[in-house]
Amino acid sequence: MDTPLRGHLGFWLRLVSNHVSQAFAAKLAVSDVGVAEWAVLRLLHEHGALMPSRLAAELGMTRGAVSKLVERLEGRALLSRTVSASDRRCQALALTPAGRALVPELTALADRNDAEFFGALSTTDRAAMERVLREIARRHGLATVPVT
Amino acid sequence: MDTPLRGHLGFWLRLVSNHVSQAFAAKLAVSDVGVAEWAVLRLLHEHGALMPSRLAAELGMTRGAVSKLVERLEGRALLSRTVSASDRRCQALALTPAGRALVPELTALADRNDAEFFGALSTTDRAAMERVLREIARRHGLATVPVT
DNA sequence: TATTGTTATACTCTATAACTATA
DNA sequence: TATAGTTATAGAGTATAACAATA
Repeated sequence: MDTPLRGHLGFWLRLVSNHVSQAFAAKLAVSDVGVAEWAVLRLLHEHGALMPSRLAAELGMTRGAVSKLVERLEGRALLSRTVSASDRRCQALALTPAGRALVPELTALADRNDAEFFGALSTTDRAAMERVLREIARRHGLATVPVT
Repeated sequence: MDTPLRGHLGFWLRLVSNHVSQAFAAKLAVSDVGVAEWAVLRLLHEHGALMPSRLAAELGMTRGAVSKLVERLEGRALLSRTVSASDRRCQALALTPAGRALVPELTALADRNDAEFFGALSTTDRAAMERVLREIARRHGLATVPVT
């Protein structure tokens, strides 16, 4: 038994996933946004407001890494921080109007990227793929948003 | 229309692929081997002998990056270099006996990693997944071995 | 004493591009 | 002048761990 490189399903998964991700990263880069930054903006859009520590948990990153991410996004006025009145160690992060305006544009890029790679698949194949991937994610308890 | 983060197939692909790759990298790390190094060893196993520039093309890396990779593998006596007699700029890289002995062990790790994540799938699902991924790779001309 | 967020440092990986040797 | 391989430098991205402020 000598499984070649291309005999592993993991090989094909990584090959395709890397290219899909790189293509998406290239689209985001036009707007000077990184993948991790996209995830932050999108999470704030979906959750309303979050603490940095909560973001770190969602993203599977350290608080230190999130701190820099947030600093940059605040510098671009895409999100704002509000120190909690009840516990002044905590912050509430929320999208600014500029951030709220940007998210749909970035979401459109994600839609376009998905269409570019998966649009030619049959509805059946696309559904089967999503079902299988969700099943693996559930079985292995994969919960954090991938940002690499 | 507002596609959520988890509404993109690319999200699930990256989520699963990242975890599969990280799990494999962790297995390789026990033998102090990186993913890129694994790819080099495996390519030499499959092709017999290759020039560094050919490896760079296969891996989608620069010659400089490959140079360091090869230097490290040579330092561990897993591969050897032979300068070509006809053109002394060129080298032939080949596995040493130690390298040849290591490859099956690493291949077993790859087999085990695949089984860990995809073993529970039905034969049909596994085949469909591989077919779809190969189809996307072919359609987009994806040829280099992913090492990240 | 525990927790939130920040910061200083270091590490890994890779690209860019200048360099040597050979053709 | 062109090519194979090497090396010096720099950059991106993130972790580790010490730190300040607050509870």
